[in-house]
Formats: sequence, C-alpha cells, structure tokens
Amino acid sequence: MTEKKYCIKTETLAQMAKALGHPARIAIMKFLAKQDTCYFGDIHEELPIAKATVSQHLSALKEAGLIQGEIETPKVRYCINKENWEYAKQLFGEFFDMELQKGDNSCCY
Amino acid sequence: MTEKKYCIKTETLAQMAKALGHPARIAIMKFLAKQDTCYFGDIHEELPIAKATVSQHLSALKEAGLIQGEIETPKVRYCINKENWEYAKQLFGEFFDMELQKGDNSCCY
DNA sequence: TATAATGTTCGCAAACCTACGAACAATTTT
DNA sequence: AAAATTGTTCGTAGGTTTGCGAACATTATA
Repeated sequence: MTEKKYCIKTETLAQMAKALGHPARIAIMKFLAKQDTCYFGDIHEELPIAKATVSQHLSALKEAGLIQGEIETPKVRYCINKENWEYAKQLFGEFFDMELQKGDNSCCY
Repeated sequence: MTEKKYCIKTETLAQMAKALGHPARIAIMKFLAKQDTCYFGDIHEELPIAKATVSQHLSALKEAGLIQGEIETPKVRYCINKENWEYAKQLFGEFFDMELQKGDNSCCY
C-alpha cells in the first residue's frame, strides 16, 4: 500500500487539499483561527452537524496535521498546528504562484 | 438539494480544495501550468493511470472551474481557466493569511 | 456511589470516488 | 468504404466519505 506514484510535494499538497475539501472542515479551521479557547463543544456549537460527525472531521484534520488536540478532562481543547499550517501555506503558495504559460487563454478560450 | 449550510466562500473554497484533493489532479494542474500545448494525450502520457481515469479527473477539474477544454478534432486541448485560477488563488490566499490568535501553541502545547 | 458532562468510538446506511476495460462517437487517413 | 486516431461515456468493482444515533470511557459533581 501507499505506493508513491507522484512526487512527494504533489502527494502532500493533495493530501492537505483533501483535508480541506469539506465545508465543515474549512469552517472549523476558520473558527479555530480566530478562537482563543477552542473546546470541542465550542466547535460543535458552531456547526450544523452531529457531534459524532464533528469528531470525525476533527480527526481528519488532525490526521492531516492541520490541527492538534489535547485532553483537558473532561473537555478536549483543539487548536491549529502552526508549524504544519505554515507548511501548508507555503505549499499552496508555491502552487498558486506557479508561472502560467501564455498570457491569454488562447489555447482554449 | 444543494442546501447551503455554510457561507458561500467557505463552500467555494472547500469545493476547490476538494477538486485539488487528489495527486493526479495536482499533477495535471502543474503540468498544464507549464505547458503551451496541452492535448489530452500529453496529459495522459504524463500520468500513470488509464485514459478513462484521466478523463474523469479532467472532468472533475473542469467541474470545479479550474480548467477548460476545447475540442480540436480529433484532439481535445485543455488549459487552466485563468480567471477562476486567480479566484482560487485569492480564496486560498485569504484563507492562509488569516490571522491566528495567540503567537504560541499554548492552547495545545 | 449514582448522575451529569464531555467527547470518542462503533455500527450502519447512503452516497461518492477511483480505477479500469470495453464500447462508442467523430473525424482523418488509407 | 474500411481502418486508424483521439477522447468520452458506460458499466462495474471496490474502497472511502459523510452522517447519524447509540454505546462507551473518563472525570466531575451531587
């Protein structure tokens, strides 16, 4: 499994994009970015979905390295993983800063 | 259908992220960015997957507005949709330029 | 020790994604 | 007209995602 058909940066970028590829997860990131306290319950309140589903989305973001969680019983505190956030920012930055060939859309307009 | 549970920018960003959430599709975008000629066949050659699958990925990117295709029988020419590319760039830019609360990772060490 | 509060995990259903080969459509070449 | 070229669409298989409620684990409170 996990065979690598594409270059590592491409794989990583795709993985992060995938993690961000759901509105609930974008909403979570936006919420975490502006929050100081960030308990699970606060996040759940913000979203129109069941807590089990919120938990799943949080797992996905954690899996991708974009956030981290810490148990503070009985609550769980979440926040953005700043190091990886910066890396993601850089990867997406490079990606969107690619120089495009040809100034117009002449090839397919 | 298509009920809107999240704000439109969040939905749009998620949709674009989702479209970019596969290494083959990232690879396609990178390839198109540096190509002048961009026929289906050229793209297919570049990727380790069957042409039916390539066609599907291209559809997904087109659906998301990131690329466009034009029939030039018997070939099909693809290229990046620059207008939407710029918009995507802006959306991701805004997203990653969000100001994060707190300078450290104190909330979750 | 029971009860409440907070989240995670489980089990399930429905939908969606990824990949492929085969069949197809449209033109071009022979 | 037959054959080749170029891609798309179809059908199918297997896997993944999304969503939920219910059950669970853990600590805090009564």
